[in-house]
Amino acid sequence: MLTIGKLGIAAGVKVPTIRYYEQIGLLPTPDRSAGNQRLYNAKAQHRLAFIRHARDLGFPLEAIRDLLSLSDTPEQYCAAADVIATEQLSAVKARIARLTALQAELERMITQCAKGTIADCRVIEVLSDHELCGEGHGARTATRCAP
Amino acid sequence: MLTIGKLGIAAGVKVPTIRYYEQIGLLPTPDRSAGNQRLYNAKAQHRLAFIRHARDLGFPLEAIRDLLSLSDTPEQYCAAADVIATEQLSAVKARIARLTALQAELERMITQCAKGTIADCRVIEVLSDHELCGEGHGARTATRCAP
DNA sequence: TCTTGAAGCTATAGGTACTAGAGACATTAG
DNA sequence: CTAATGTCTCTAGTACCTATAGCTTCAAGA
Ligand SMILES: [Zn+2]
Ligand SMILES: [Zn+2]
Ligand SMILES: [Zn+2]
Ligand SMILES: [Zn+2]
Repeated sequence: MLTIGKLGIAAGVKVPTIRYYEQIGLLPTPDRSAGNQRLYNAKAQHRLAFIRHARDLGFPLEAIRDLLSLSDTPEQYCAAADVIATEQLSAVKARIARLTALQAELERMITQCAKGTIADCRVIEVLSDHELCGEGHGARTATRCAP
Repeated sequence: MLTIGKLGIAAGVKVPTIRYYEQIGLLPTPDRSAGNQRLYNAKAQHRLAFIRHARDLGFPLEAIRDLLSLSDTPEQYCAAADVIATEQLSAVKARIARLTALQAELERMITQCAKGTIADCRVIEVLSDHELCGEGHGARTATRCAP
């Protein structure tokens, strides 16, 4: 049986985070020592490691909640788990696409700056007027004002 | 002079967001009509468009605050603005790198799944044990438990 | 002119995933 | 035994909004 601090070290999770996971019901309420301190068994350690790993892979806590309940029913088909992972992959891909567009815009504005005064700074200029952007990132509507 | 709704449409920003920006001091307090409704001039519209565009490029609000105050002093050197943009570029690059690693891991675990039961699902298996991952994403500490 | 519906007002609370701090109790090493 | 560290509960804060409730104001049609 581990105290919360040891468990945190073992799983690479900070102590308040463990208590938070317990609070939101992601970890079951553990046994307590005579002095009211939390004591964790190997099962809890596995569960926390699972959560931690899924968080490292970017899964949101709600998805992790679903994955955990799936992993508690090993005889079921795994399609639901694969759906969650596939959705996460889509989300990651979408974020990469968006960030790559942003990267291009940022690089362009930075390299075009002549390093003079604010009045001539290409960074400020482009931020003031999306028309100066390449077609990369999606401003949901026009940010250009009437001249 | 525009009401808040028209301004929101013109700049592509939702009405509560405009009020929020005012609340945190990113937009100045506008004039009010006789009936206490906010009225915006072209200057405010430009400022909001600037904020919106910078948000679209992923700048955090604090960085935008700095960029706005820089753009109000056009005779200064633009080095500070370029630093902010360069930092943002670095942040974007770092996120892309991390997400790309996650993408690889997710793709691997999904394609390796045999579409059977949870007990054999590669997705659940890999989440349970970071050792099954490629060296891609960084788990900050071991998530593997003693057997 | 009256009415109705949309738009605006304030204030508060919620969402995500934690993190930090205060003040009190428990455990452990020397 | 004492001092240092660990743990307890509770609250509040981070970033960036979004949603709701209950009210007032405005613009247009009958
Ligand atoms: Zn510049
Ligand atoms: Zn743009
Ligand atoms: Zn599977
Ligand atoms: Zn891993």
